Amino acid sequence: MAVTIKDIAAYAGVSYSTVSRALNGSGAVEEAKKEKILEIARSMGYVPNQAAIMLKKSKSRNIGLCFSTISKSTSPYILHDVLIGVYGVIGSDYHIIVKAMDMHEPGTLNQSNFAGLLIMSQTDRDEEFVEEARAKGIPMIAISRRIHSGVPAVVTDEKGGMEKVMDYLLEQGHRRIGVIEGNPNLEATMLRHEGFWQAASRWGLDAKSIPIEYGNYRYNSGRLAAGKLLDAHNDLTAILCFNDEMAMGAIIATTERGLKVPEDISITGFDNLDISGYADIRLTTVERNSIQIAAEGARMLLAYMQEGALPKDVWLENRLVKRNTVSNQQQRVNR
Amino acid sequence: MAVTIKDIAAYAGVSYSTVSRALNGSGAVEEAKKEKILEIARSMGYVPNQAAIMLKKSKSRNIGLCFSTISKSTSPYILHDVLIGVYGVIGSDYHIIVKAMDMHEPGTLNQSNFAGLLIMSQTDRDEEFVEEARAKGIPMIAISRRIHSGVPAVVTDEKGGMEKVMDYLLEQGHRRIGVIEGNPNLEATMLRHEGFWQAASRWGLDAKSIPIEYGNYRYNSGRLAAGKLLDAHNDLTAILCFNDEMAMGAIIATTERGLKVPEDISITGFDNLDISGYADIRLTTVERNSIQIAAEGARMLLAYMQEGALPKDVWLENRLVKRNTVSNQQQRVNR
DNA sequence: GTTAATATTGCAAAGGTTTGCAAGAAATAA
DNA sequence: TTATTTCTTGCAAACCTTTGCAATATTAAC
Repeated sequence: MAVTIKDIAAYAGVSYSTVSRALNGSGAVEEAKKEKILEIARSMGYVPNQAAIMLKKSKSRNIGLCFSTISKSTSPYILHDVLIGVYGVIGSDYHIIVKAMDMHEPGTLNQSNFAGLLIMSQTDRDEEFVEEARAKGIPMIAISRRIHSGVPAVVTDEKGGMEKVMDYLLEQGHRRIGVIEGNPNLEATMLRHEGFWQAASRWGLDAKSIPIEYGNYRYNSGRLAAGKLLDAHNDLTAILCFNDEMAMGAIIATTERGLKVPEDISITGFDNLDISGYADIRLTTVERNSIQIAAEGARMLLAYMQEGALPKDVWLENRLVKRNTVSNQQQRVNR
Repeated sequence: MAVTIKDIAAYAGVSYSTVSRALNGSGAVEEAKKEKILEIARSMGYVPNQAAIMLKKSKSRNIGLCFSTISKSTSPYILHDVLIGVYGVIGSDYHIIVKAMDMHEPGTLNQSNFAGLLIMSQTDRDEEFVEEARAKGIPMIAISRRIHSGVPAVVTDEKGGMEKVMDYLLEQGHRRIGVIEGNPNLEATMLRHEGFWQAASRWGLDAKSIPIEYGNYRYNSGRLAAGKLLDAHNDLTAILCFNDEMAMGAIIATTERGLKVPEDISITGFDNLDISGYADIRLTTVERNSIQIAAEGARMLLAYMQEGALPKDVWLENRLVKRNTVSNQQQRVNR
């Protein structure tokens, strides 16, 4: 049905090996003949059979972009940004296969299927998958968190970022600060926890004086958690949220109670989703550029696949983005 | 390197054809032997070489999920929902390759590479891609809009949906309604335009009395457009937006100007993103369930690929979701 | 026990490509 | 002209499966 190099060879009156060499410039082919073959291939609408190439070279042109899950518990923003970042680097050299690790059937991973994997892991349940990939020798890069000692990673300074934003709140005079953390078992949560706690203890805050609620990093959970905090502690002047989505929820919970942001309650986030900077309530947050992280990971993977040398971890700073959801306590009386 | 059926055959003392038959239950194999072969395969960690299977069967296990673009102009919400919908149906039977049609290199499409395509087209620039796929005989389903007479589609009642929400505004007594449309060249925009216009003329509204601004379906454009509308027409009581994202922007633009939603200005959306129902400002909108659309499309594609019969178009209703961003004009004086 | 029918198995080809090897052609050197 | 080197080219094997066909083993029927 489809045009093969044999068809081209027959038409051009050469052997198919010559066609193959002409097509991908591997061996030497007489210039004129090469031109002619390329022209014929084009006019016949030849498309290389990827399956055959993969079989022969035992190399695929697929890159797996692996998320812990595709369900509602992954943030649409992050997913989108990661795709943008990866695409920007990979272009059309490879196909990008979006995989949900929680749906993986153990034992079905194959080197001939994936030239490399980009792992966007959120949970330790992904370990089995990662282990399988490692056993099969598939090049892997972890983006967003370290997952395994042998897997190069792009990591951002979660701890330092959170420290910066907590410091900022404290510098602005806030002392009664509520915290909305994310899923406690995630590494990102633990690092961010360490970060805010480090700042807090440096400023001499007492653990008991910091009320903490837990969300799941999604909008609605932030709204509920903020509600609980505000209802239980009417002396709070600020709420530090472990990500932007929950911070958005917290803003709503605050205004729902007739309180103003930032006049009555200051709120901070983490991620700097683009939507966080749009509204009139422009979130003070920590920039964690998912596009950049993903792009960096893709670059590393490409290098890894092509040169074979294990890339070194990449460490990205997180920048504090000061906007208008944090008030200065020195300049006003307590509520 | 990797384990092949020959290795299994050698170990089990049978021919590799027998192993093949045992493995995928095609021919008859003595029960005891079959068990043994499966056991050996498992213990040796056998993974079928997809490339070889694809080559032999000239059938791939990849489904292309094709967006017009992956850049910032695709909505993260929709992208996410579509992925969820497709995954729910496809599971792990196929790999899902996310493709950006604007990055496609013409002539590189191949039946052996894609078992089928799900087309989420937003612009006519995708036509070249679709035409190539059609010429190559790759099964395709269009989701979200009709793209080609020969391509079965899952379409929702854009026009009817917009008619419903415009009707609702008019029933509530609004007569000075501003409109924020999306990119004028998109089919969805035209259909939605027809819908609101049909309702408007049925109620005897004059074209000149309806100010229209154009956004690009993203948040920020809605904010800007609403700003223009409000600044230029201080008698507006409602703004009808062509999607939820722009409606969110419009809400912000409204509150930025010290106006309240819905007391001063009513606002409606289209899409019913899950985030639209979370805040205290819960958007009145039209439900357009992307998860459902994508799932339906995936089901059709599967049927198409397996049975070969061209599926019929699927038509989904769009439901008006009344929430709290529309006020009743009869109950209050004009602003 | 013989024949016929059926169940099980192996052989070999095929699918489209790449590539080592050897042969042939052309160019250079003597 | 002949010997040597360098380009070009074709042959054939290999990558791993699936599957039609023929061969063999097993069972059933008489």
